[in-house]
Amino acid sequence: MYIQKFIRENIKIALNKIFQLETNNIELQQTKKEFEGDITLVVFPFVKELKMNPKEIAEKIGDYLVEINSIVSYNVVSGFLNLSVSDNHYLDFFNSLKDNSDYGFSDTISDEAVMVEYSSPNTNKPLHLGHIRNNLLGYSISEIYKASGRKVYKTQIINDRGIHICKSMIAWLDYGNGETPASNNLKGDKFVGDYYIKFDQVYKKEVEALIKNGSSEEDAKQNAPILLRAKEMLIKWESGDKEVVELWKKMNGWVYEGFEETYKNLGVDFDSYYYESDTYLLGKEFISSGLKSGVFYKKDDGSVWCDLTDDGLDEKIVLRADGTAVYMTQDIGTAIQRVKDHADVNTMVYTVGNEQDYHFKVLFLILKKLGFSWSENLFHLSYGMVDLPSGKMKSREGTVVDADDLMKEMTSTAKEISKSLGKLDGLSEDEKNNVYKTVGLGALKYYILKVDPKKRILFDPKESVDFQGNTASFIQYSYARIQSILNGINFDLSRDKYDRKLEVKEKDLIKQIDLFPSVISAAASSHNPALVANYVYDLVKSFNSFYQSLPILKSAFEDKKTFRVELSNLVGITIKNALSLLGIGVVNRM
RNA sequence: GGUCGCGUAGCUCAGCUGGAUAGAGCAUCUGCCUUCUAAGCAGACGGUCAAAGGUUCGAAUCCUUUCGCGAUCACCA
Repeated sequence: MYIQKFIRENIKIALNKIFQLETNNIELQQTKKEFEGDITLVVFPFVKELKMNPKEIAEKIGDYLVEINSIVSYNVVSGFLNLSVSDNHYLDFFNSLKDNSDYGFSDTISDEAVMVEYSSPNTNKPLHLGHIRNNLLGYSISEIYKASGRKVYKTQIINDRGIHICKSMIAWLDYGNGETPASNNLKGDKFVGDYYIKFDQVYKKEVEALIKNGSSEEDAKQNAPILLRAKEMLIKWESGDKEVVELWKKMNGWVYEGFEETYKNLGVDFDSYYYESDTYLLGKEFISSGLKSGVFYKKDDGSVWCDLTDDGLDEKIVLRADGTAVYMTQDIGTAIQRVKDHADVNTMVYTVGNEQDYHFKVLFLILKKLGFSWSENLFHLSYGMVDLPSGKMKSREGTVVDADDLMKEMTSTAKEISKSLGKLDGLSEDEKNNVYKTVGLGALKYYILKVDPKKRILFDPKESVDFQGNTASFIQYSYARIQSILNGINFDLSRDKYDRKLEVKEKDLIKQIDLFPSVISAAASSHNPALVANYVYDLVKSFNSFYQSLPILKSAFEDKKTFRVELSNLVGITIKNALSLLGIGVVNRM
């Protein structure tokens, strides 16, 4: 059993037996270095209730714990009870999991599944740095949920309808000359994105020309011929015009192929896809049933609204006067559709930028008003923007950092550094390339995931991403070193050599390992992968410090060698598993 | 203007449901490669936790106000 958990439960029993106190409010922390002990109980919270002085309470609990033999000794400093855990206890814990390569991952899986939505791109622009943050967060929180024992479905919503799609189609018809991504040797999303840009250029020229000929600016913007044609095309699309729909399918197909390639490179995947073009009709159905049940009301012009003023929010439109769907309509439909498709889903997580905080607040509230039981378990995994030193990313100004380019750049940076260090000599080209990619992408992923999602990130592409300090490559490097310890030493596995004193750094390591499962559940419940990232970094720091202080591995302390090698192995397992929750791989050599 | 989020070392960030003298990395400086990985280790320097009040045994953390930055307040998605 986990050490902290064990202590906590015994303290609970002690409180009950000695003071007849029932409480779950037991605060444990690592004992600070300045004091003697391993784990500290803060007794202040009990003082008020028991009306005794802290010291007395602490001593009684301490005496009890020593008696039952899990604690060797204790000391009390003001309201803090510092407990020294017995070596045997550490060793029991260590032995119970030292060979468990799934350490940290829950071995039971709950019946209640969680659906995580992420990515959700527009189909007219390639993925950029902002999507990378989104993808990494969504993927990572999915893995963390799995590790905490939940079944997970990864999904996305694809924004495949609307005027913006028609813009690239028009531009392709006018200027495409029948070219395809294949004929141009371009990724499909880039290819289509270029036509979206082309549209904008032509549109701007037309607007200028109209203004020269005497139109007002507003008129010109509304009536540029190419825009009128796009609008016309949208109407045709909505009425199911065969030719338009064919073209729409063809161009979207190109884009999806391009996206798929990017996802594959990034290492993220999906179990299902939802398309707005499929779900907005279901949304409309529920608008009309909600209208009957009084959740919504109709204004004179025919538009449908939801009054949320009693909940401190505004009135929100859910259907246009002309009866067409808005964003909210689609999202209502999509949510309902998802639960219909997956009976075991009772939790949904939406990975979407924080500029949509209000939207999701409203969405969740409306779903609650519509009476869906699962509406209680909806979470918006909201994250801050990724800013560049030059300011906001703006596609028009060309300040967008393209996802594919960035990944390539990271890989080649890793390659340069590796080459200059010369550590990969002797590996095949394939093996080397694998290392470059794992390290380069790892650096990118870790850099983004280690910060609290709700904070904005300032990303400087010029300085690129560091490979020193609190970075993935530092962690991966330590993992690789562990592998070389394991390969370099023939150790025997006999178990009878543990009867001795554990040293401080060994205990620190075991204590850190002990925390892993609770870090996972904390990360899952707070939807924050950064907890895992910072945890594994701390673990690695402890390990490096331990490792560095070991001439021992090679030395005459034969009885300690086995244990230390095994401990290194367990640290390696923990690092690998923690990194896998972040979508970051490891290599055996770097 | 209303609402929401953020503000911690020169820079980038940790700090779990309030707990002991607020922690890391980068940068700067000092040591450590004849010992299986120096992408490393050990140390020094660096703080009015934006500001002020409040709650209590105890506040970076909770409450109020102020300031700064950002987002959002569309029959766009």
